[in-house]
Amino acid sequence: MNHELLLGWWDTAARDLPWRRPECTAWGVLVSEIMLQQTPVARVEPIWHEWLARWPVPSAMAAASQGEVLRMWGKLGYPRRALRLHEAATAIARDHGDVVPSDVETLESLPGIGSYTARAVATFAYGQKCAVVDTNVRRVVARAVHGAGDAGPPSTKRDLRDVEAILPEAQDDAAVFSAALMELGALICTAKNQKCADCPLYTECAWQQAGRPAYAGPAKKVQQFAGTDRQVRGKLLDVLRGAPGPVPKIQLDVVWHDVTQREKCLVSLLDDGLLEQTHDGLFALPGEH
DNA sequence: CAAACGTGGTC
DNA sequence: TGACCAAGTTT
Repeated sequence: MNHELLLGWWDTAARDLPWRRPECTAWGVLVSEIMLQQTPVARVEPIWHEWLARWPVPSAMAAASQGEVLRMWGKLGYPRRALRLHEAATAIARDHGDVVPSDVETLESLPGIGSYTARAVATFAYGQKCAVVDTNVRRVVARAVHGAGDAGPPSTKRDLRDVEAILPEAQDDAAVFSAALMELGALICTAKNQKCADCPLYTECAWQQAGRPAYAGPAKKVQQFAGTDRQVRGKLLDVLRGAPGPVPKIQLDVVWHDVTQREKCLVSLLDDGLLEQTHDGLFALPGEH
């Protein structure tokens, strides 16, 4: 891997995202990483600004109610992420002096922080040298290194070893390298309509040299959405986000025709702590009654 | 390891 | 128009 090509490209092509700015705190980086899990940059950016303005440090967010956090999360999707981030903020404020931990192991012990996010925070917030593996990186490595059309099914240990093998020696370069690899996957080496003509790795890309063969691995599963519990849960929660306070059950009943599925989803939301029932039998966002 | 978990944009 | 995609984590 020619690091210079990639780092040079980063200098001219990287997007100016707020969580990449030097004044951004580790907390800002952590918030961005959680929001960006399965959610596009364009939808994250405005919400991220609102969050950092309102909760500039973990303890500030820890002091907010869960319901308030869920409202601020809006329609970013997968709202359990918001609840887990609130838990993580609470733990950071209580157990870590309001400072986001810098080591991967401690980060991974926090709710909602898995292997990717822990490494991303250690790398982008603290400049540590460690491999960061996300879907973009897996795709770039699959093509540029292995000459495959796309990454196969994830294999945590193998993926990690692959990326560690191409990480620059110098710690100063490692963080930028990881960011650049991700950025390349996001802007150039995309899943479809990849822009190979603009790729800094064009001349050394194994996929290019192999004649860009089609992906040969097992078909990826497509996530259904219409008619799933996910859709119903989303509709139920949306009622509460749109209401100023607790609502009677009838307001939830109208969002979905299938009683059985609706009730099941209502229970699951209560189980997940995304919803609560008041003493009067009304439904509310957690902590808002 | 597969499946569950939101939402909206794109081609 | 509907399938596919978007900086994953948890169970």
